[in-house]
Amino acid sequence: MAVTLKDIALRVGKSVTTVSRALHDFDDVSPDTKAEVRSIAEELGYIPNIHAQRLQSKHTDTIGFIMPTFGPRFSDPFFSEFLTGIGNQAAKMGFDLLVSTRPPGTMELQTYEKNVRSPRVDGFIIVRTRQDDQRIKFLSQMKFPFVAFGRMLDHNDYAYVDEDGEYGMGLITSHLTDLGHKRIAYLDAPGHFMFAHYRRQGFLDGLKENGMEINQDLMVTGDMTQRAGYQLATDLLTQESPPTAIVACNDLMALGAISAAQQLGLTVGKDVAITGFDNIPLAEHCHPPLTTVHQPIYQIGEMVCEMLIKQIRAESLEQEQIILQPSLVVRQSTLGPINTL
Amino acid sequence: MAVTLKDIALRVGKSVTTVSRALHDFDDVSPDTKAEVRSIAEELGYIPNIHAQRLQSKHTDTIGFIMPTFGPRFSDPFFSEFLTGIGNQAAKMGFDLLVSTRPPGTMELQTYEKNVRSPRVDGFIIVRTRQDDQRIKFLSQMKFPFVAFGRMLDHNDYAYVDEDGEYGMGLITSHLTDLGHKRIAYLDAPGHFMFAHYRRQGFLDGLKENGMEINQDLMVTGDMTQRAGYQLATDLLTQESPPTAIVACNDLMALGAISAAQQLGLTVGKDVAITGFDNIPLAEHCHPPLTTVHQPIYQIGEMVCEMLIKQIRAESLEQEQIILQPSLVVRQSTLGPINTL
DNA sequence: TTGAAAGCGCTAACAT
DNA sequence: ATGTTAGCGCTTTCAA
Repeated sequence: MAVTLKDIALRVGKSVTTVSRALHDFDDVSPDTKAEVRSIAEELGYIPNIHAQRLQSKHTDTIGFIMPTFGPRFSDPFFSEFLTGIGNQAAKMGFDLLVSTRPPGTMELQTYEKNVRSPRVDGFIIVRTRQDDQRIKFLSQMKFPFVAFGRMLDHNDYAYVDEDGEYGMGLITSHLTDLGHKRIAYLDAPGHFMFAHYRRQGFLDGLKENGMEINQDLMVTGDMTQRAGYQLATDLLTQESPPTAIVACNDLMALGAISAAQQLGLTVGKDVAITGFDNIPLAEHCHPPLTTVHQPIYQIGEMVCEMLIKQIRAESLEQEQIILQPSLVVRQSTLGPINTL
Repeated sequence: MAVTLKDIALRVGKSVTTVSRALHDFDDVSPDTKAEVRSIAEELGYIPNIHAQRLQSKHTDTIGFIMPTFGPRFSDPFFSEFLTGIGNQAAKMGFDLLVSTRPPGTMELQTYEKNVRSPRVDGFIIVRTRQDDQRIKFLSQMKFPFVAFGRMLDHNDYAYVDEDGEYGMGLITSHLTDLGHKRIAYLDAPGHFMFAHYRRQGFLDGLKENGMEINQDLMVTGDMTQRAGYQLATDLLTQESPPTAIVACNDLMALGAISAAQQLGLTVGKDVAITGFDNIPLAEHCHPPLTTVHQPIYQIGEMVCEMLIKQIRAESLEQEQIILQPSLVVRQSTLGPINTL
């Protein structure tokens, strides 16, 4: 039922080989034959069988993206935006995108292995790098192409794009100390995430540079969800001497913290300042709008994807390492009073 | 470099065929040979070449999901949750997931066509059905397997799961009229979306049943984002006789509406009631928590995926059509006053 | 400028 | 219980 080269060859009265070469625009095929082959192919609606092509060519023209999900109610705006970036870029460059959803762990690594060995994909995009990232170690060791959004703690001899989280969080911290805040709480993410590591470092360094002490009681850790932000902030704000500012290491937790503060009757921006990191679309139209650090997630998705495909095509391990400088977006969550009506 | 059946055959001293059959546990292979083949395969780390298998078998063990995105800053919690559902289910049933990102339109349809003809996938999952859905028409006409999350206006002779949006929105409407609201605004989504169609119908019917008039001035349409909800609600609430309640056809717009109301100095739940639809994770931990209709998005993703794979495996077009009854989740956005501290 | 033949790795029909 | 042969649809030598 599907149209094959053979069908075209029969119609044109030439061999399968010639048809194949005509379609690939080889220059040892006569213009007439090319034209005829093309028109028949068009007429028949020929589309090459990719499995035959891939069996032959040893590459899949597919990139793999294994999403590190957390539980069923997984809903992180970061991922839809990032996915759209790599999806669009891959399509633009003629690549397919194979997606898996796996919580970090053993099964996740097995999925990488399976996809490498099958071989289902030509390369991987890795996100949310970890301190000792098994995914990166495995792929490096297999010499399998990949590009990561994020660095590792050591051995950064691979292609990556990363934001300067230290710098970004430094901007936030200075912004708050400039406003006169003395008791600043920090909503951290689990320590093995590299983004959390850099952002935390930026916060701690920022405090130091502005001559402030680090108060361990105000450093708490959550799972990056709004729910976690809500609960941690509730705890912080109901203690005997609550912080005057809460710095969350991502927007989702900041949003939760805002809700918590409001639930406690506080006016965010006036009674307590709250900041995020990422500048997800939600940050702009919440109330009050969230002061945060902007990261061009969609563009990073595109970049990472393009770098990967170039790496695959050149079949070289040309290293590219890019650190992006994020920018501060000041909004009303640190500026109140808000109700100016 | 990759291990093939031939490598194993050489080691075992049997033919490739025998090795293949041993690995597939055929019963015309001696137990001894089976054991030996398996242990060698294990030792060598054999993984079958899927392209060879697929070329042979005519199926891809892959399902396709073409995400209807809207612009680069696409970030709809619906999709990450739904994607996780289908991703996990597909993995559980041994299927791969091929994802594309395309705004609705001609290119989108071409992507379907390409994937059908290559053939890259064995079936598709379709979401956010449209009134006259070209995707469904195309796949039906090609007799290509698919399962949709959503119905069409006519010709619903295909497998789908859908929520009863009319019923769900009826629950919302009754809830608000029970609370005594007389001027209820409605934030609609573009008319061609079927989910918008049913929900709108549920709202209009609900008003009628509760003996209320429909006020066309209070019916406005947005693009389902928080930003749209924010702007529409701002317009509604600043007119001479503003509504006392705003019903949004999805949570994201409701969240925007809440921010707009608060920006205007109103207390949501007391001065104005606001409702959503979907019960995304964000709805629970915003402030005030959002009254909405719960849809088990993750589970629907799983269901739809399972139905598709069953349909593919049976190679029959066994029809299955499921309508889920959603439930009302009443929270403080319709109940205030909130600041009880 | 074109075609015949081989082979990618696998499965299946048909021997033996 | 095992091997031989053929073929999936394509690309790529090598000859003509």
